[in-house]
Amino acid sequence: MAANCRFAFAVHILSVLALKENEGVTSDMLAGSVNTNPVVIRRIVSALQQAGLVATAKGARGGVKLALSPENISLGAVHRAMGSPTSFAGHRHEPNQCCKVGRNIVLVLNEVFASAQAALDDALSRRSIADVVATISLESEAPLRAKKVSPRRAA
Amino acid sequence: MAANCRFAFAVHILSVLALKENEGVTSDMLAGSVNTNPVVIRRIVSALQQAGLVATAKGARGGVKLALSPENISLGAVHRAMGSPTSFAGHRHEPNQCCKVGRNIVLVLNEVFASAQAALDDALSRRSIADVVATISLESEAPLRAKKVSPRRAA
DNA sequence: ACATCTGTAACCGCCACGATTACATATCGC
DNA sequence: GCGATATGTAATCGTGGCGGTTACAGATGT
Repeated sequence: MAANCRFAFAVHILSVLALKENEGVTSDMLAGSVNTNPVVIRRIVSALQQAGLVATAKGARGGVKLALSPENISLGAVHRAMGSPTSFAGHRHEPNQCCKVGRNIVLVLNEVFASAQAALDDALSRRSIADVVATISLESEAPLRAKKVSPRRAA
Repeated sequence: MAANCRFAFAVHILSVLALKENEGVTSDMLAGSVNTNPVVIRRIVSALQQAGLVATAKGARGGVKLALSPENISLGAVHRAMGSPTSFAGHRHEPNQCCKVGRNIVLVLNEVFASAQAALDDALSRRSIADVVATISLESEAPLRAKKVSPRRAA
């Protein structure tokens, strides 16, 4: 199944920001587009800010802006900023140390997890927010072919 | 963070089976090695069986065996068998359709998710249960360097 | 028959996460 | 300064998924 939708929200947020350059966008506006609560947005924005991807301004006329140009924000960086380091979980209880497999499986799995995670990060890093925005703009002109957007989480 | 540890358990189970060739191993034995409940094992074994990776025999003297040779069981196949198709989750509520980003982000994200997932699958598919078992056997001979196996889920 | 073992359904408890409320803090315009 | 506007965060709630457990039905070898 899945982990969380913070990565999806983050990409959404950054795409909106990329389209509204230099304008401070409030968390209320972003919440309206994402269709969630402003606080959820702020939590994600906070993480993106710590990663140096966005800048925020407090007070009236404040809001959120991109800190980098869209081409320089890779989806890998976004994913890392969301603190979703692992797609896997290991043994909850320590395996039976009397068994040869139990003694060694954890180390082997850690290595497997790490390499798989690196591959995933690589794949994400091959795209930037600019790419995402470009695709969005394209599809926006040629009104979408896929009418019924099938629910992602079918089974 | 993480999803579930079924993949880890599955690799563990298959490794044990690979080391005990042709002997029917019961879910009780496997549960002893993994250190969990036999029913948890059976649930995973059931999925592995549907994927054609293992064969089970009911009744007395029954148990689980590998259906393929360890070299022919890739970790990608194991991962797929566990039904962990996505490391990501999309929007819970439909985004605001009045916003250009909201209208199109889901399709874009689906494509991103799919390619990242494919990369992860590729990475996993580069290894087989035979590789895992070989590593386990190696480390078993030269008693492990890493004394304190640090808890995987530190934070 | 009986013991053994898989296959499931049902339920519990835990934990992570999104959603929400509430409030402190900072900034701009008047 | 004052009030309106926004971020920043703590606290809490509800839900869902998952591992763990019990219980029991069904199959199989001796």
